Amino acid sequence: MTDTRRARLRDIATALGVSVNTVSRALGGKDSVSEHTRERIMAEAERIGYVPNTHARSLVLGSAMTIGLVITNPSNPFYAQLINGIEPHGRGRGYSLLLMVTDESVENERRAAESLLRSAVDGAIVVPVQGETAHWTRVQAAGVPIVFANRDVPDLGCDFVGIDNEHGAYESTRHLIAAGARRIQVLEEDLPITTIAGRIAGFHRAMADAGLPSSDADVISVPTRRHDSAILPWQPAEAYRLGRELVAGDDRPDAVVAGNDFFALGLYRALAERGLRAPGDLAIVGYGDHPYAAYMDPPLTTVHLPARRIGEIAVDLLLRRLRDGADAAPRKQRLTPELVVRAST
Amino acid sequence: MTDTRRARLRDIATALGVSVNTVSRALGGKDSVSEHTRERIMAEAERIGYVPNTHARSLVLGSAMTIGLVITNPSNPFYAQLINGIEPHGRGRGYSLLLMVTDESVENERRAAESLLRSAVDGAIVVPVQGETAHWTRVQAAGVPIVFANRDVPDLGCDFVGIDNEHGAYESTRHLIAAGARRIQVLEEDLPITTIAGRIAGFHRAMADAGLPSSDADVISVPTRRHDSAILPWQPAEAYRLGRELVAGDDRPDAVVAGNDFFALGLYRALAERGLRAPGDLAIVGYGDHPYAAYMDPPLTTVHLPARRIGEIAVDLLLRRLRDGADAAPRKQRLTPELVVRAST
DNA sequence: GTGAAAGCGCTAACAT
DNA sequence: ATGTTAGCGCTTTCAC
Repeated sequence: MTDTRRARLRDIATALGVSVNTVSRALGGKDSVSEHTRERIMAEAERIGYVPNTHARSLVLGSAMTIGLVITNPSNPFYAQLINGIEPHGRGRGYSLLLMVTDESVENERRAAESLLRSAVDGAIVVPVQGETAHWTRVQAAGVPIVFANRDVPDLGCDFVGIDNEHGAYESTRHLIAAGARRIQVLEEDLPITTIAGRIAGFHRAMADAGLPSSDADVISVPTRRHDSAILPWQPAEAYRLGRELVAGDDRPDAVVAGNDFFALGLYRALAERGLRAPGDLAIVGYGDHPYAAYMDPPLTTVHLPARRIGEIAVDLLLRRLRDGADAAPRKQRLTPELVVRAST
Repeated sequence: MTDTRRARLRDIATALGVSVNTVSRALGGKDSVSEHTRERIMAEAERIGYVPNTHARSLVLGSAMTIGLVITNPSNPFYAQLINGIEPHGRGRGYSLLLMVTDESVENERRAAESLLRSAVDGAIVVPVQGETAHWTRVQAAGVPIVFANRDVPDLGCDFVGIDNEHGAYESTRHLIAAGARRIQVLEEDLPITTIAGRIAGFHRAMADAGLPSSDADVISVPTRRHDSAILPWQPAEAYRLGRELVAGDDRPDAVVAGNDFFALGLYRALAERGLRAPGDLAIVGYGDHPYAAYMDPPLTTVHLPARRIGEIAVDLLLRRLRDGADAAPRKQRLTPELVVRAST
């Protein structure tokens, strides 16, 4: 295989005896080219399979038509769906996607931020690890707009699109209370992020509104053991372990609000092992509405998250920011998730 | 926020009264710079937050240190895991990742191929849609090496890494036969791809080896209704619909080999609705070993796929190809998947 | 050890 | 309608 050198404008120009500039204008659709020349150029470009070089273009134009996407873990179905929202939407508008995975590590995130700068992306959509954000300030200072997705970093004044998690957990809890639950516990990942904080707040508010007591002790932290293996998909395993204790104890709650559907799955198993079953022995609400949730036994009541839509909105926010400049006020958008009632409650 | 212009080599050079060239050499770690100058340059670079511009670099060096990843659907957990294998492995070697989603559409794939060329990636890892491949020939001809992942395009003489699906289905089927099954059916997506062809071949071979009859009629095609919505995650819905018929019919088979774990989930539901249950009424083997498989009720016997490892190998193959050039013989690697026996058989 | 000059592929400004 | 020139930010000769 002869490593044919990439075709350049110059190849077309010399072949046709015109200047590089004319070729550029013809291909760029500028009007100051005669029909005849344009046709010849188009034909030759087609013949030799010419494709413009983004890097050269980017250098001149100051835009690479690329957006960076920084996410924590593509194996989390929510983020996979987020990609599914972002990629086609961005592509439809002419943007390529540079993907970086942080795996909840600030160190990785710092590197990702620098990589964004190296690659001179037009802008970035970021699911921040949270905890340290100096590198994002630097990215912003370099004139690269950031849209935070799912998790916000309020101090930076960036655009944001995510879920109203407080509402989601509030509705879940209210639903459980309406179904007769009095003692409710919450299972959440052990991550210091705004999404979880929101859900916990929603839970407490719903309890308070119903005149029911609730305390920090009702919120159980599920270790996700990231140290085992960098970027495992979510596992029901830890929730199962915790669920066993929770189910075995003397003071089993009436219901559990799980931070995601995987945790709910672990609970199902813990229940089944003792011959128990949702919702009779323990009502369970999930979070995320994973494709399998409707097919669990019993089908899981859970909160549906418009992940795709969030991805699309993130792109829209970013492109709008690119048009409007950094001085326009940041837009914060929080979509309302919907409780899907099935048979586990 | 003042849209601070990006720092360039020149900014450092003028600030320090040296030439751009010297700065470049200092930062590039070349030795023809005095310790003193180097230190001053480093300090200033740090101070103004200098980050080199990949596009300029790529133009002169001929490499953007970027690899393209073309996949069909990140919501398929197998591909999500593939990303999890590729991204950190590539990043560790200094490569950025440009992601393109084709959603099983040849048209999208053609565009992705062109985009790869525009972006002048060093190479690409591709899960091909299969069916039309002229655009890949063009990419290859432009000197961009391709590694096919999971699905091969044998004619192109590219490197390949995937699964020995024939073996996976063979073992599944053999396992079912050993457990007493005589009439076995296969459920597969309605896609004309090599992975499915491999599994079907493995099934037939296992049946033949056991002296059992099997025909095309035993392979049921599950429509995935991609037209409904572009890039939905996999759904158990269709398999459930088909499963209902399969379970209701007079001649229910003894066992089913499902093409993926989602189909198995749909079957579970179809069974449960009639008060039936695996494995007693119908033995079921899944494919993929999704994180939830072990937590289904009963836990699903399924074939574990080393998706992460495939991603890492794909990167290795690509980098090796980048070193060795296009003339070295293509390497084809097929990993052996492992049957995980649980309670559904 | 350092600088000046050239050029990667492209587009924009300014001729003609 | 077309060509010439300049320059995007960087690295690589080649002088000194």
